[in-house]
Amino acid sequence: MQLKRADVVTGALALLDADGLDALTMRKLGARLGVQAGGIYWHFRNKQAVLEAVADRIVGEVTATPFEPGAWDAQLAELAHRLRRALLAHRDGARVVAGTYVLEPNTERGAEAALRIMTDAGFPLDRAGWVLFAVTYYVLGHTIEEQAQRAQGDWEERGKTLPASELNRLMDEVIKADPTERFTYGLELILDGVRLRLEESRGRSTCSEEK
Amino acid sequence: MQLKRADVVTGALALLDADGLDALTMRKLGARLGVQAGGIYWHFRNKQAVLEAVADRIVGEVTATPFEPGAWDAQLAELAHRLRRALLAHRDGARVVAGTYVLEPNTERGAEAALRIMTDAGFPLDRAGWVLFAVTYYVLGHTIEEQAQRAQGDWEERGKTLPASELNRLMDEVIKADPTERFTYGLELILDGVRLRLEESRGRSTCSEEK
DNA sequence: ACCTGAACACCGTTCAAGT
DNA sequence: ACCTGAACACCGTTCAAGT
Repeated sequence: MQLKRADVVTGALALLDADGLDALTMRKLGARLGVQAGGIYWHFRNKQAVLEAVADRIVGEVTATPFEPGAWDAQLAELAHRLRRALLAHRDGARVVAGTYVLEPNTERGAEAALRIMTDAGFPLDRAGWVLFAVTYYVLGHTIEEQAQRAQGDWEERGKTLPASELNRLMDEVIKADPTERFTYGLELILDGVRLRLEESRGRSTCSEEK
Repeated sequence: MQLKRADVVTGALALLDADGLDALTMRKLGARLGVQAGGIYWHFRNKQAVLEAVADRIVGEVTATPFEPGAWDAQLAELAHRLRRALLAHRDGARVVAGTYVLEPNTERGAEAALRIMTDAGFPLDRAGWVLFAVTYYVLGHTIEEQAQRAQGDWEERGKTLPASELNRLMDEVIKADPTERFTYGLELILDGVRLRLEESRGRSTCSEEK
């Protein structure tokens, strides 16, 4: 059976889940695929290209199931939550996606879906792009942090040697908090801003006067 | 003259600015410092520790000059802009800081400054922490993107082979837009959300009725 | 067309030994 | 205390040569 591009991606994803991004080498990937490391270069230009394909596979989950029709802000929130879950589904998923400037098909599909949501709601295309960027950065940053388990261990270690400062107490609380709740809080901050601007552009006051 | 920790950080930062993060190796750093690569390990546990110290040096600019007294939202915006400028001041600055979970002194100072701004404004400590996380993620994500010049070149190349889609036109506009303006737009989205929550917690309506 | 085998030019890290 | 010299166990990538 001949090696196909899709097989390489599947193998790389399995290796990623098993050992993490730092242990994902072309040599180990070759071994898993029953091939010399050099052989992979017939299918992919270089390691970066493999990682881009892996990133696109991960992001593909976001558009795998269709979106329920509904209000634009609910849809945008759903999109953000899907992206976070897709990243969390694979070890170091957020780092892989953040590290590759993805122009692959699945990522394009996701971006276009998000833009349609915004423009359908009456947002001008360029502002919709800026909103999409802001939301994406937030999701990536938050999820990278969630997957960096170092955080917890390091902080606990440090907390013992440090004086009981305000920052210290806060970090304890932030780490103990439910990550999904924390994620949703920040996402809602952004969505509030978008709602405000959308209402302004519709020529309404920021007071909700309708009933 | 003996090698000090601070010299290693200065050398690493110079190497970073000259050649970028990917070319920053312990061997090249040693050469620049007039020392064998192994010698660095007497001062730092490993390469990661060097990068953490570099990250803290970069972030130190944020608290280098005192904050003007003023409204909390203006101060928080100032903090975010300072962080972005500090990251942009060095090649791959955002990637370095994002890649190191920093618990170094300058970063702690910055975090505590930000928390004080929020709690002085009447925000509960735990929510202040969540807001700070959200803002930090946004700044890091946006600035990583700004520093990935790949974006521009790659997209222009791709744009020629792709059909003239809506996404295509948008990306052109987003790339051409002033980065500072784009950054400020997303930041204001978040700040709007924070303002809303602060007003609610003060028991006022979202309508500004004073005046 | 697709992959092997072997090489090239590197890495980070360790550690005896020097001073 | 501070650093050298040399080694160890790796890397990503290339490319003639095989099938």
